[in-house]
Amino acid sequence: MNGQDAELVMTFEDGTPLYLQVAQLLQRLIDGGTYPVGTLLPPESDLAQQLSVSRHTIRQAIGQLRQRGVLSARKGVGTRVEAPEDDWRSRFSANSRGGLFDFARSTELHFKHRQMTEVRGNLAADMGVRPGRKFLHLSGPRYYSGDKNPFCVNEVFLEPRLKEVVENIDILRVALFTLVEASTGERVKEIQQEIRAVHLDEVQAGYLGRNQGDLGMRLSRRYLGSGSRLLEYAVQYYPGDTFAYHTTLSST
Amino acid sequence: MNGQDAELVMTFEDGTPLYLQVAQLLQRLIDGGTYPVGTLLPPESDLAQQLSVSRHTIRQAIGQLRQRGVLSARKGVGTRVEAPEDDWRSRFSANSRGGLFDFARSTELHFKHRQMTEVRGNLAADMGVRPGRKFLHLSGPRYYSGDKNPFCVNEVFLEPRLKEVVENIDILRVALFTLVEASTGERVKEIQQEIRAVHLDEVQAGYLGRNQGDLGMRLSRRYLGSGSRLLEYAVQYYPGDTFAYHTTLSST
DNA sequence: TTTCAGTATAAGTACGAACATAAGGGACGG
DNA sequence: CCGTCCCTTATGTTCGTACTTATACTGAAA
Repeated sequence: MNGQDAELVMTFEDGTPLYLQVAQLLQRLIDGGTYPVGTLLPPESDLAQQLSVSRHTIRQAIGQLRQRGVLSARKGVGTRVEAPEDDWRSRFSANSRGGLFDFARSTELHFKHRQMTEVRGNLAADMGVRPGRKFLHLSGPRYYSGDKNPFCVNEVFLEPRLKEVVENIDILRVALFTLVEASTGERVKEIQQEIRAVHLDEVQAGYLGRNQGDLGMRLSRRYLGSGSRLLEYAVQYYPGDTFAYHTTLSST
Repeated sequence: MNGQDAELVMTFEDGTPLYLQVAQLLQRLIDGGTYPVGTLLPPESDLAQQLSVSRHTIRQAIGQLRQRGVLSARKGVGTRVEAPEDDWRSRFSANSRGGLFDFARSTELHFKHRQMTEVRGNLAADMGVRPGRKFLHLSGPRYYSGDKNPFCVNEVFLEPRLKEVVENIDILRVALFTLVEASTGERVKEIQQEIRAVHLDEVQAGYLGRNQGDLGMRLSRRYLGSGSRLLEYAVQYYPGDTFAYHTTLSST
């Protein structure tokens, strides 16, 4: 007879869908320790009753958290808490082995080109914006501080209104999105990252000391603000023979 | 009044859920050119009526194909075909244990080869074990449930003592490490994942419908038990032209 | 003590219905 | 000719209900 969980109340009834509100509530309860990692959530039907929503809505909410890897479900058993809120701000630098992703202090991005571009075709599709939209396009090699040869080639696309953020910057030693956040006051809510294999083009190969057509890895990131608004889009190219992307999934 | 689309009939009523059958049907119709890339699918309500299923089931089916990147939907407009025909664009997102679990359940791994091998050289180094150690080596293609063509080639290395875990299994529909956990009673504490770009060898290319030397992605995972003991090592090869590895880092 | 069958549980699947909301198009007036 | 408003369309959200199936537990039989 667990009569202790009386704090299950939905708050703020704004325009966000109910199932997202439920998902956020569950996330808060998980982070807050009400549902510790490794334990089972109450059954869907119980949650539905306690929150006065339909089981279908609960399932949608749980589906969200399952997609993010926070929950996992098994028929006949229940829904298990797999991970606390994934704290990407720490993982961002933590999943780098050899400091490949340590943007903050150990690398330098040298902007060699900057221009306004209309994005279209594949690029527009990758960015998730309408073809024809204008962006400020910056590009250049990235060095380990003090190194002579770059280990990575960068491309960055910024909204035109953020022009003055990078106006006077030729060498960047911090994560660009922190500057964007500081300038706009808008917080980056989500980063969507994509990794794929590519052939290096002539320019990239030149920077990286490889030959055109050699194996490479392309790592792109979409920085989204509130309302899935694209604030920044960045692409990095690495030589395929030396680069590997490492992640550790621990179950605590 | 388009009275031409009379070929919308569901076949084989086996144990697979209805919404997956619908998803496969839609995929076939897309590949077959009935719904060309770039065009809009008929409205959900029309599809539901034509197939004599509920709109809810149609939405589940469409949801599957949206997850794979085959379809995209916009409110008030419709559902658009995004992927080129006969390109089953594999999108794989897994940044958690639960993600791997769900991934394995919507796919099938067919074991084609199984043998004892002594690992050495690069492989031993990647696995993090002494060269010369013996492992049970299984390999084969992986399919989306119901698909004809594999989207991935798998290799699995297991400790010899876990032989009976896969003894009678030819088609695997769950995450292998859960079987290992169940058999040994030892919980997987950590999964170390590595992604790199490769050229496909002849066998891999054959399975994936590509040519030898084509661009590919290699995704390896080390499943560690307590005390950093290697329980399982798995490698997956994907075609580089259609495969992308996605991660979402959200801050809410 | 072990094994097996039955039962309870909880997620999965599938139906139906209704309303909300975004997009696009067309009518209408300026 | 152009912008505004409204209506239609199609997906999104939310409720309700019922049944299926995998899993675990329990209790009886061997």
